[in-house]
Amino acid sequence: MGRCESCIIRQFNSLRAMSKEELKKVSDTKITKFIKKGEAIFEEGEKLNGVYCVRSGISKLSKLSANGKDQIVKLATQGEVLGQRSVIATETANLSAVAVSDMEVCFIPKEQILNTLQKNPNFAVEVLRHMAHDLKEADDVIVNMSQKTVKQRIAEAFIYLKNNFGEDAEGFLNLTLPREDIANVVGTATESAIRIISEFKKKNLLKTSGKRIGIANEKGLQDLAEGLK
Amino acid sequence: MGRCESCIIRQFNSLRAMSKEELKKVSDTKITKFIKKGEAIFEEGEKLNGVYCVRSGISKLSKLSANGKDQIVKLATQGEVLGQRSVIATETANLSAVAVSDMEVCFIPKEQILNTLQKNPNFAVEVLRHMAHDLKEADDVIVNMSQKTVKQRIAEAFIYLKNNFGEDAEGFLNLTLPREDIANVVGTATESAIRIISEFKKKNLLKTSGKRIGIANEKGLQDLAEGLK
DNA sequence: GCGCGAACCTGATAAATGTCATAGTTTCCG
DNA sequence: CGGAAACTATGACATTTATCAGGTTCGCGC
Repeated sequence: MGRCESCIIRQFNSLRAMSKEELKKVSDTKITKFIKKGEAIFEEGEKLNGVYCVRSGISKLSKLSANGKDQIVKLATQGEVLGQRSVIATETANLSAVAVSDMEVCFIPKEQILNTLQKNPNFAVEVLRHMAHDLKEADDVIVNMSQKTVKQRIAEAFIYLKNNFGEDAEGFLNLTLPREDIANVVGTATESAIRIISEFKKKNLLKTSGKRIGIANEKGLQDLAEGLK
Repeated sequence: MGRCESCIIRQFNSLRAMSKEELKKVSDTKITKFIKKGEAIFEEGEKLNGVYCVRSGISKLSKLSANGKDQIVKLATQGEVLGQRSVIATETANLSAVAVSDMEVCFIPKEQILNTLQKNPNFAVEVLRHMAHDLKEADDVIVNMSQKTVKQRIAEAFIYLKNNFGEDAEGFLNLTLPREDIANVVGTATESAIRIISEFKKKNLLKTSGKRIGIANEKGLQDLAEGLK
């Protein structure tokens, strides 16, 4: 079994969800693509002919707002599937997927997905379960966005980055996003993000070394994110 | 298969295709519950034993934030299903469901739902499709919340209320939410919502009569919501 | 190393929004 | 009817955040 299949399986968390035959088919039709940092996998409004499994690297999923700013809705990493929502709902892509690091993805045609959904209830239920989880996360983001201050959201973002992408031996985040991207994750102006990050450095909540950013005081950040001050 | 299940299935198949008579027939079930305005159907954190179909009335789905404010994530009306996300993901409820008008709902045990999902691929795919759509809407809300001003979001909210719940012969909204609920939909302070609604009245974008609110200039509101000023 | 563009940083200021206080209005119920 | 409770309204002020306008530093190709 290739990595592409394990990607699907990991995502949907069920070895039994797809039959051997189905997996074979996926394996036969897969196409591997390399995407350079900064390049798009697909753009908002595009019609998708399939989904993309992330084999390596990280992608930002974002949407352009009327005022010309990108809002980053999600960061996807190894093992996640991009475009499934649009394929399932048979709608054009609602978000753009752009690589924030060099990536390797594999493509699975939508016919394959839709076909398996129809024929394999276990697979459908696993996908459904996964989407239900995504929906909960989205609801949580809505609450955070509307009820927390920018400072709280930035603190939260760094904790998210640590938990999801990890840190190196020296305690710096594996994924260092430019300030502009951080601003777009929390939905604020780049200057505001920079100002708050500087403030966090002064308060020894964060540390930097060149471009790298690390968490210096996780509990402090956590308390701040939760409004305990 | 009982009437309740077909209610669910039809709901996902084609909301628009359902006539009022169909809806009534479909939600005509033995396990009916009446909920008075202000009462909760379920609360955040509660373990759900099934889902609730809305037979009549309107419910707000909201989540309490750390600072003690409710964020209303969605308003659900006749024909919609509450609690499906939690039941499918087998998690406790992420949101509270509270009636904003007197309601009648029918209850369907989770075993029936999970069972049907396993046995009926079409049902699973339809539920999946519906959830994919909800997820898109949630992403859109995230972008709106973080990129639009309070004024824009309030303008948008009134257009949403008109489109989803309609207006009476005199042009007043069928669903008149208290200012506090409106504030909680757009994620702002009640006073701010009141101030902006007053401003809209002065600009003849909205009209009021007693407690009722109506849209006086839809295009004006729409332009404002989209930032065209 | 040099230069140049991109990223980062900072200050001044304006605009948006929240908070607190207080008063007017409507609704509801006995 | 009358009065309490809930809702609506508005002013004054504090705080947060955006915007504009300049700087500085960093990384990288030459």
